[in-house]
Amino acid sequence: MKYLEKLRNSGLRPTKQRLQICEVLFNTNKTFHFTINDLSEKIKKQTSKKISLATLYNTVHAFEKKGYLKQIPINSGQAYFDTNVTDHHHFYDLKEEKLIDLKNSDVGPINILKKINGKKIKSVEVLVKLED
Amino acid sequence: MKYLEKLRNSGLRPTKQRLQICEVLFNTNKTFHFTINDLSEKIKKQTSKKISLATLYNTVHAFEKKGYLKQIPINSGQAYFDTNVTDHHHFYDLKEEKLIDLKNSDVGPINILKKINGKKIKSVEVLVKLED
DNA sequence: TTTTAGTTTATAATGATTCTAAAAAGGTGT
DNA sequence: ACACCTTTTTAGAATCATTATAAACTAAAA
Ligand SMILES: [Mn+2]
Ligand SMILES: [Mn+2]
Ligand SMILES: [Zn+2]
Ligand SMILES: [Zn+2]
Repeated sequence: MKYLEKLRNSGLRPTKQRLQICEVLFNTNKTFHFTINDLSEKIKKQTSKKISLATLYNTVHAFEKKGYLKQIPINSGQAYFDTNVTDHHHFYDLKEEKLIDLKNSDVGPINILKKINGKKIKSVEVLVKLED
Repeated sequence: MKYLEKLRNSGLRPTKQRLQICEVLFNTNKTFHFTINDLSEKIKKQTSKKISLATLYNTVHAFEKKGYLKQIPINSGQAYFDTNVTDHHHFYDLKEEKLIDLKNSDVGPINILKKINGKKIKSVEVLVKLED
């Protein structure tokens, strides 16, 4: 299997549920943004076996910790996740409540000049809110 | 009173509660970041009269709509608000769960080159996550 | 196969936020 | 001051996303 090895190498047991979730999230050349609820709907469509919500949360968080997913900072009722884990920025369409990727070349380099003692930068993310 | 006129001009009735909230939020030359819970605690300390949680939510949202407050996009359990409504960016200290203002000169100009048909840019916000 | 630790699951619990509907208060006109 | 109307406040309930619980299950190790 395609993801069996990946999971094993990450110290995650390749369970049926995790493999199924990998299929939904990673078996495409396009990356995308999703909420837990989106993921739940996708899985319902693609398979007959249910995966519990708890497992979806557990797995998404496990994948996030391993760096296979990242969460996008946004203020919305739900958490938004991204299968594109490279450094990149986002438009957020306020009406549609949809995220749109920005290429780094669409934003240009960002240089943070201020330093905080004893802290290091983990990420630099730009969110561009869009209205009509 | 200091805020009476401001509220009236905004079409908001200057109630005791709103005036009290204005005191806590705006009667200082420093701006700051807060959650609804932070605000609730501050009010408990500064006065004997309680303001209900519902009123805090209502008022903060009313002030946000009028442009006296803004919400910072972040993924945390609570919503973070900012009394600094000028365009600026933030550090987010993941361990302390605290926001720190960045001056625009600490980030430099950001030019969004991509355009989305029929949409206009409402805000451009940079979030720099900090870890130890 | 037995054992062990990791995983899934239904369900309950939590916590932030929003809703409800009744009481209170502000504003206006008399 | 009073009556009238509208906005606001409030306690409490409801909602909704997320997390915790703890028992059943399963993958991997011994
Ligand atoms: Mn998470
Ligand atoms: Mn809001
Ligand atoms: Zn993205
Ligand atoms: Zn700020």
